[in-house]
Amino acid sequence: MNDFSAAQRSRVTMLDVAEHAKVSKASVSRFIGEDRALLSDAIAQRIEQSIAELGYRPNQMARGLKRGRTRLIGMLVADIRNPYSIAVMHGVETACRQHGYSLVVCNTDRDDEQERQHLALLRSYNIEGLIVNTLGHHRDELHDLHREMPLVLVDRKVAHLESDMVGLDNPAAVAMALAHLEERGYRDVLMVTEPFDGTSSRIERVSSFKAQIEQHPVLHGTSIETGSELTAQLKTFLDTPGPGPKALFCANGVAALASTHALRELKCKLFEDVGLIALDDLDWYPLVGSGITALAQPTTDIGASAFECLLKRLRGDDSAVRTLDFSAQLIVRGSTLGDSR
Amino acid sequence: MNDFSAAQRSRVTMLDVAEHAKVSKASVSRFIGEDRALLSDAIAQRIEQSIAELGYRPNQMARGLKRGRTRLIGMLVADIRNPYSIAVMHGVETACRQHGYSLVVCNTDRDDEQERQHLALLRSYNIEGLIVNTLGHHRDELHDLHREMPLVLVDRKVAHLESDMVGLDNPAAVAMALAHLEERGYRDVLMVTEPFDGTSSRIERVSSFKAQIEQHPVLHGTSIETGSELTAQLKTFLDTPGPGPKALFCANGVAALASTHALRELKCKLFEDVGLIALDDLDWYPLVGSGITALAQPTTDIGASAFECLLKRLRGDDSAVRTLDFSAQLIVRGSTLGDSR
DNA sequence: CTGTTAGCGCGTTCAT
DNA sequence: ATGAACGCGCTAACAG
Repeated sequence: MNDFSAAQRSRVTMLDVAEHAKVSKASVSRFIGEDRALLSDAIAQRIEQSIAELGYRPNQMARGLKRGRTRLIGMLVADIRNPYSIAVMHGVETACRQHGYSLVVCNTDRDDEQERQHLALLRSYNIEGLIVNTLGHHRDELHDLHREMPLVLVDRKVAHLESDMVGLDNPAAVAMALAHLEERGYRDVLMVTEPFDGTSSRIERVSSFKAQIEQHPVLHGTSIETGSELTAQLKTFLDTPGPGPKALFCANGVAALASTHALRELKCKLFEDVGLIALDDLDWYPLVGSGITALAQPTTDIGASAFECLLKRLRGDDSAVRTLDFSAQLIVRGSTLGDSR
Repeated sequence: MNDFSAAQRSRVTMLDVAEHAKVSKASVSRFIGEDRALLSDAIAQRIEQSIAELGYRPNQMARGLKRGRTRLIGMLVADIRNPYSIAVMHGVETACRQHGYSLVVCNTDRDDEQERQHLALLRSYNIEGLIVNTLGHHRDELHDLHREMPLVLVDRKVAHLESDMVGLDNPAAVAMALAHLEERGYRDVLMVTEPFDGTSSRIERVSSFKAQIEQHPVLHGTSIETGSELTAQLKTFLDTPGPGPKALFCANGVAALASTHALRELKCKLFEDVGLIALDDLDWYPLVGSGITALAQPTTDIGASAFECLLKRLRGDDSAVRTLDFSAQLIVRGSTLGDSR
């Protein structure tokens, strides 16, 4: 009854339709594909009828094999549990579907070996394009793949890989954050970032921070990484006298989560003892303390743009590689009331 | 240079390897597949060498076409931005990879039409099995699909669909929640759930709640749905005198988010004015007010089990359909300090 | 407009 | 133990 292990699933094929409609396979193929216009109404109708009656569905595997076009896009994600990645992925998937593509998502769990396996896998399924949101080690494999198909980097650069990129305008986002903090009267800013593992956006944010702090004479700035020492480091920061009111600047949602945790451990009053502004805008930001001020990323647009980059290349666009930088949007909440409190 | 639009990507094929190793395609095929044992060491080595030199990767499309086995599992997700779905999906994906399968994820955004499209799509790609975490309307299509391949339902039942199911033991979870609330001195419980859209787990939780409240003479219980009226309804609940201390019981993470939002709008002190226990355990629960008490679901296990159900069926298991109910785990935080406060 | 033919890359009988 | 030949389901020439 239930023998799914049998290799041959007996599905209705193009030949079945052709015979049922008393036409050739070619005609059915034409009906399925782009050249339906070439068919006489009489035949077209017979085919349509047969397809409906038999419940025929073209086999994409076979189509892909023949045409070299699978309508499949691959996406390599470093951490599928990161809300940012999910949001971007959602944008990508929506754009894909709108253009008749499907998305194969591969989560690497930040593991290089898994990245390698997934790359091989995606290749073996003849995907037409690749969206990369991982560290992009395995330079060679990526290069090889990039010879065969278009590739776009999301939220990170990969050295020596000439491809389109889409992400956030990090210097501008940092500038927005610092301007806001300064305006609200904060003077001593600590940037909290996840550890440097090579993620370019992380590096960009911290280096922008350091560079811009130099330009803001009234601001004092330092930076630390999340980890087991975080609570202790925050304590040091809070206990050390500085030039004025203190605030944290979390470089992404994960850092914001960790920092808030640590502040609670230190029994800080959120956010009277210390201000906080965080990149990304997660749904729980409004719920913590007096609410966390955010720099929201336009994740849907970022995802959609990533796909559109691929699509352009697939359609033959051969122009120079582009970098798309989106702007963050400031959403003020209670965590940066500062002086005006 | 960059002509990705060309249909034929010139990849190295089995024939290339065969010629390079001066053997027949059949031998290469045997080397790739299960019957490597049938090859002489000499030939096996020549083939291995050639494969490495040429960087050959078997084409999964072609393999799937021939054998009817694509090593692809499909997963239909109602809402990819729901943390529960993500967590389960992560469990599924991990299990898939461990067994050489890949996962094609289709997000329906709670839209029936998208569910239909995705079903057709997955079918056209010859997936071997399907994991369903949507409303499962389109009964007919699901039935058709279920004739062709094994299918497992996650966190929801679908009427008249005889298939394996894996999810939470909802009555037991509700019992844990009520026992905990009673023990902590709460007497007036309001269950908050997302609107009834047919999701069976939602219905189960509420009906279990109502049934069990009857058995707890000391507890008073009512239930409401999230929506634009939520804040007003909560206010009514809080303002109406009851048999004793009040607490909310949120049926999942989304309801917890909405409820906490509403409580803040009402200027409630979290959680002195009202207790709160929520199903699911999201990473921000500890950060809100005094921390939200949770009933965590073993999402990784649920995902892995879902895949293993499929695998068993794929391997020919023809026994009666099973229902796997996992147990929730109580994680006590500040939101249910109750009397002991 | 329509049918015939020849593969796409691979697995699987058959022989040998 | 190995190779030749056929076909999976479909598209793309080429004829007619």
